[in-house]
Amino acid sequence: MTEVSEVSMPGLEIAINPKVVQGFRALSDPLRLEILQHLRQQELCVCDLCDRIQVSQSKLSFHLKTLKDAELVKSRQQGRWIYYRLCLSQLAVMEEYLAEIRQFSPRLPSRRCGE
Amino acid sequence: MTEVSEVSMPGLEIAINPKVVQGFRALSDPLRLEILQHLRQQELCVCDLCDRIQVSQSKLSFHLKTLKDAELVKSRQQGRWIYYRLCLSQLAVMEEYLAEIRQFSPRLPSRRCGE
DNA sequence: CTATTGAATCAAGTTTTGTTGATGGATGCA
DNA sequence: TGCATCCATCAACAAAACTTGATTCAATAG
Repeated sequence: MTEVSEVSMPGLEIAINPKVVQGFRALSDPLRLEILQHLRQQELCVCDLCDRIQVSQSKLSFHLKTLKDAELVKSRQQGRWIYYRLCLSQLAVMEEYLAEIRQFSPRLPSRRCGE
Repeated sequence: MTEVSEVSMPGLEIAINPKVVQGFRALSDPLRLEILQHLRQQELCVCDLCDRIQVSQSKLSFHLKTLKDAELVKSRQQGRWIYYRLCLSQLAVMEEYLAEIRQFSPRLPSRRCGE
């Protein structure tokens, strides 16, 4: 699961990390972003989220699984309830990936094609 | 295109911006991330990208369109060539969105369900 | 032990995305 | 003008993601 492919560049090797791809995929749905927004404040169980976001339990479970597989949220069980919370560290990883793309962009003089 | 829905939270209104969703979607593919990585260094035309990433022109155009629609890249024409470059400002917007999710996460005491 | 409740999972169908090869428009060169 | 090149787009197919309702499982309350 730690497989990482590299883009070969002179002096600038960049990893295309599958976990990051999976993370962006998980972030690319309005309902899932809404879930994350609700979890910013506090842990919530599925039935709480069902109430707040107006959506079926089955649908919610599907999207929570997507988020959990991407490690953007974690869960714990307490009695019959499963509480979900943000996983801040993985959110930071995603953020750093974006920062990295911007950061080393040196805006070289345009490449002139075909000469 | 500026439609924005809001998640109602006491004192913490958060926008679910369609452009951000589209951005994350565009970022959720290994080939597209590879394209972005190549563009970090300099503008490139499609034929350059075809050479560097070993992929068909048609496929590349498809993914470039996805990135362009999400405003993660821009393009300009020069003669027969179309040069693509990163759009740093939109990358910054994406990054800030992630920062925002983390930032105001106050880690309140767990909510106790059903009482 | 039985019934109830919270949540995951499954199967079937729908929608969205991605791939491939072919076509066509635009630009510039001879 | 005629031809080659760069690239976008299209149509047809394949694959992945999402939705819905039903079922199952685990935990607890009675």
